[in-house]
Amino acid sequence: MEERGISQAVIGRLPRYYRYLGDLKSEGVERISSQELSRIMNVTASQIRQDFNNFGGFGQQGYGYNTSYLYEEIGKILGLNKQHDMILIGAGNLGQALVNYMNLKNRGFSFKGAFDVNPALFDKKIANVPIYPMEQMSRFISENSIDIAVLTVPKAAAIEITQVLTQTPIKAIWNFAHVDLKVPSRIQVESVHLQDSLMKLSYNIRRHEDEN
Amino acid sequence: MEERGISQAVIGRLPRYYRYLGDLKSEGVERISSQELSRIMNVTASQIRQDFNNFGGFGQQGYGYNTSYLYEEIGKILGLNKQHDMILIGAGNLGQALVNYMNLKNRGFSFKGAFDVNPALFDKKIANVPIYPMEQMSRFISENSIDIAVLTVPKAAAIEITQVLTQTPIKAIWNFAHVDLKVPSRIQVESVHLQDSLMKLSYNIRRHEDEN
DNA sequence: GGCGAATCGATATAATAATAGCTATAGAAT
DNA sequence: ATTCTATAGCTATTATTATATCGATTCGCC
Repeated sequence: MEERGISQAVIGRLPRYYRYLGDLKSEGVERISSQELSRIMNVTASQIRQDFNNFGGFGQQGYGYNTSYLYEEIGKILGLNKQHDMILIGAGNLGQALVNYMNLKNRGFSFKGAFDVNPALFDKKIANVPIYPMEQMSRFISENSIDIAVLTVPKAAAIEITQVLTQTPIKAIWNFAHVDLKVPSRIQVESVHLQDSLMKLSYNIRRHEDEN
Repeated sequence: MEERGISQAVIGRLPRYYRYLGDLKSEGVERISSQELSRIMNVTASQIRQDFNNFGGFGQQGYGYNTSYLYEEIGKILGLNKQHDMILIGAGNLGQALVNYMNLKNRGFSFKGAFDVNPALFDKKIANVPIYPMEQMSRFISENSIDIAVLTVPKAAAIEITQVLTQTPIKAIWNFAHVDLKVPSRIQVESVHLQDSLMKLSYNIRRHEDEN
């Protein structure tokens, strides 16, 4: 499995493939051709074959792809066969929603603790996840081998906390703050900029209206 | 302002420019060159100039860009000078978080109502936004000139509700369900696939670990 | 077992996007 | 007023990404 120089464009499509293959699998579909998949997903068959080929051939000429096998292999590429322990930083509305959402749905990803500055929260739990004072965060990460920090705090706090996180063995930050984080290259960052997303939608609304 | 054939790659960068320009503006920076902005944002100056040029020239040779003016113009391109009335569909954890979040931060986007199938919610409010039975959704959209429907329901419900939405004068769907929606081209869709985002993060963690 | 249809993987081509380079212009300095 | 520097806008080039084509291989059928 050779993985040098695979573009983020390809990576960005893998979860979608994974989702469709999961659906096909649960529908009992055992094999699928790039052409058939292209029809379902509304992309070109060429792109599908080339995307998969980036990671080595998962199919067979004349046959297609085995749905289960392909599903599992993409899962491995995405690191979904490994357990990811997470903490929530910022136990506000959005943070609480994420804990509820993830601990329900995703077996591989699980929240081990939440952290906040508000003392009123310290005795409470979110979906069985305890809330601790922010000061205990660094030690908790080290002692519990936390991989991913989920940042749902305001912009200014996000920048400060990221500074602290870079001193810990955290591997990645899933960032919901409306800011670009600066981190050393050993820490992976994936940002969900909700406002940016909504602005794109707003653009497309205006654009469509102006066309007519 | 000529806007045919502008790629989504460019559109996707506009909110980020907007964010940085807003920051510069509040720092009191009155003018900015593409070179200086490129340094701050960590992109090439060429790309910045070409991105802005897609919408007509906003700068002046020898001077640069006027921060406020550029900020306003990008805001207009993104349709942020217009009011957007929204409804929430699915008043669960994530939905409630979004209502709280948006009604706090974004003046131009405001929730006018929420809809759910759970009767226990019908008397309650989320940040002053009333919750109604799902059956009243279509009529509410028409009567209140709602532009955007924010979908925070499970996958199966999302598909069904989208069918209903296509019969209404809704302009756009901000979709948080883990599914690709099929809509007529007059309806804009922007999806926030949280699971996909987390999978990309997971990929990059594994990738980084395997490199060493 | 052999033949034809199906289909991948690989390569070639085309399309798109990003970057670099050039020219004209504005402002500052003197 | 003149010259110099900075800088946008535009054009050319390069790099990246997506698509089409083709040869090799497998399966299903007779």
